[in-house]
Amino acid sequence: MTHPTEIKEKKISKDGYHHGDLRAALVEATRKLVEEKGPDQFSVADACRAAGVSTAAPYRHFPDKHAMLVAVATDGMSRLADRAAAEAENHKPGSVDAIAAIGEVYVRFAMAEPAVFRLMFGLTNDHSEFPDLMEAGRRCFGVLLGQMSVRLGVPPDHPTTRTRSFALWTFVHGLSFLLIDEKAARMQIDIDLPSWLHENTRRLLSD
Amino acid sequence: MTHPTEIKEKKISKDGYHHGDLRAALVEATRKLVEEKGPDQFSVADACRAAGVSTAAPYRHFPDKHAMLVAVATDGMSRLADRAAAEAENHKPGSVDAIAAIGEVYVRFAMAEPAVFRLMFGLTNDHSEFPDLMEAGRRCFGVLLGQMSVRLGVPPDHPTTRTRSFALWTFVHGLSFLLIDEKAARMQIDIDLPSWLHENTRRLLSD
DNA sequence: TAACATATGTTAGAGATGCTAACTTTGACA
DNA sequence: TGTCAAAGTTAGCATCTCTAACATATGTTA
Repeated sequence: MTHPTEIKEKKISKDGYHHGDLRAALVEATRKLVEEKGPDQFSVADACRAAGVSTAAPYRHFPDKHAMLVAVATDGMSRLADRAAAEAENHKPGSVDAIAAIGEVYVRFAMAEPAVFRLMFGLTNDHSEFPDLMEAGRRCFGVLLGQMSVRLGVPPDHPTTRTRSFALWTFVHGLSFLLIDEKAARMQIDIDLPSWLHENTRRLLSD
Repeated sequence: MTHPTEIKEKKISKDGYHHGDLRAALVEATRKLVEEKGPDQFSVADACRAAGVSTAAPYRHFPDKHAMLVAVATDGMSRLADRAAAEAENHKPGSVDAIAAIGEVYVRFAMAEPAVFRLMFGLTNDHSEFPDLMEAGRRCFGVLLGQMSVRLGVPPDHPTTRTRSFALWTFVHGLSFLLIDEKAARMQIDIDLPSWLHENTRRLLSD
């Protein structure tokens, strides 16, 4: 998953001593459980029960519980980057439409998988130990940088490109959290997501 | 073996068996520990050790661990509301300055107490059992609504006031999280907080 | 094909945790 | 002064993370 080229062909022997692909099964179980009960309520033991293995089995594949959560976060970040890049293809490069659409992908991901989204950003520890997660994050931001670069007519790594892109990220990031935490509903905010996003994207892109 | 002939030294009026104000001491210990080690690493047992009581003592004051964290979150939200309201007094009502300044209070709170800030928004979605936290949250948003109401010339509870205010909240909320999660630094974003906030506040307030 | 090496399972258990039950101490007040 | 409720205590259960020692499957090599 993290290194597709390393995946080897493995026989799936369902009823044997060995599982077949326990690592993938555990990541999937973790993802489901985290989404069902929240990151805080997740336990390795639950994931083991879901995968039908003993509670010691995961430690053949992950150093600890945290690494299991990081795997889920990394997978989520990678999928988000893919979707953002794909969505950008559907719009005029550098347009408000394109940038707003990328933002909408971001927000919709958060709403569809709130717990995974929280993991993607809420795992407070030092992520430098998890280069795959960092790389996926960079790929995400890179999609936005590319659009902004076209719009401003300066290179993607130019400070201005980064700063202006960061404002957009900031906006959709905050919106995502306020929506999944139900602050919008609780404060009686009623918005139509696409048009509201477009409107504020336009404002943030103005001079 | 445990008889009252034990050492009974100075202290306040109530010492020895009874603590005096254990609830407040536990909230303070919880706040410190959460800030030191992160909300995930916090344990009731740690708080007990910090307060010098047995591990069963907290349950005379809180139904469970979660309630201890909610108490810290509520206190934080209340302090944030106070600061925002105080800051608003220093600026022309409804001005970009006023609204940007309130936003800066928000972001600086997040940077000063990142773990408490995370608790304030990251705890369970079902806050209906915690009316104090909800009330403090409403008071926070109310400060912004008041400014926006003056600016737009419509009542604070008008849908337009709420929606336009929500955009500002969204922005500072996202900025807070990206800063405390060190995404800005990692993506090589270098901003001067006051001017950058002012700049984007102005954009979000434009037509 | 037999034997070994390695990867990947297992069981058993240590140590920590959240929380409850039952008991003890303290201070307030009739 | 005697009683009671509040707020401590100890003891202990169920559960969790993670480790150690052991067991089995798989693949390589003689």
